[in-house]
Amino acid sequence: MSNQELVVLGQGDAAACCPGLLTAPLDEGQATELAKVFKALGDPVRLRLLSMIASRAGGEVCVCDLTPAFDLSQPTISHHLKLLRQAGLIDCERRGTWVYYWLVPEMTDRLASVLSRPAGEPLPDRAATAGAAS
Amino acid sequence: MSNQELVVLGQGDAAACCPGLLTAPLDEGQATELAKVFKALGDPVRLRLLSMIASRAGGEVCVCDLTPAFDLSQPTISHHLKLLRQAGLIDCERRGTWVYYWLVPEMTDRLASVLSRPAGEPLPDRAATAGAAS
DNA sequence: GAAAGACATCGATGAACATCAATGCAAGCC
DNA sequence: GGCTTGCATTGATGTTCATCGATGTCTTTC
Repeated sequence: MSNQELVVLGQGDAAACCPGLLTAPLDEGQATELAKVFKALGDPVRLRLLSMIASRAGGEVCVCDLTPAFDLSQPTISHHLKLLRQAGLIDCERRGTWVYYWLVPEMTDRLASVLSRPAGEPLPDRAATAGAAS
Repeated sequence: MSNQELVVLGQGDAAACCPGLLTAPLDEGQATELAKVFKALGDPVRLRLLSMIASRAGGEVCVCDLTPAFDLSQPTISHHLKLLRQAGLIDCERRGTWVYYWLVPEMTDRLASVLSRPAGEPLPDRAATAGAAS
């Protein structure tokens, strides 16, 4: 049930392959893989689902707790959960009657690091002019 | 030319409003605003554009340097740049014949922090079972 | 094993999106 | 003024996506 995720995590060389969006131009392959994950985040329903799953105390959530929180049909929620899972952002397991989802923190960690810039960036003094451009 | 960006940055209370995706459930409004930015990142061409702009030494790039790097028409590149700008990820200015784009680091910083979890998270010991769920 | 509940998958549909050719607009040059 | 170059906008088109109802699969219970 959990074997159709993206390989973006890279299983070992994850940190080595992509030092970040902001330091060096992405090649086409990296961009394609990353875009799939960001696209999964590019929907308000999926963002809320991910947020509900990630912030859950026990670390996992039953689908039966997620579905009623939205004004959407059960198949639609199921569809969004599938996309999040295919993006490698969450994973799930069936236990008896219910299916439980949890966050894959390695993926969100990776995204966060990809969006981070190396601490003391020069930052070409744009702050003075950016806001004032009428 | 730079006054149609999203208001996600919040102009002061940015850090205060959204402690992160992963700590508390997003409300609908927050999710909608955030999703717009992530959606802008959900395309390989836009990711490469952003990466090329962000990693540029001088801090800004002429459109004339971006367009030839892709196998796409000039209007298409212009369209993608517009979406990135509307998401608040980049900004631009015309100087004479050319238009220059630069990164808005506050936005990528914000995304990175939204995806980060508070250092010492419990992390319900999933590592042992996640990979083995056939 | 029949019935019921929880989720996933399928097929259809309307909306959103990526792309392009054509055109518009601004700036520099003759 | 007219011409050229750099970039944005417009309108059209094929594709992808979000959503739903119907249906299938798995599990528990009787």
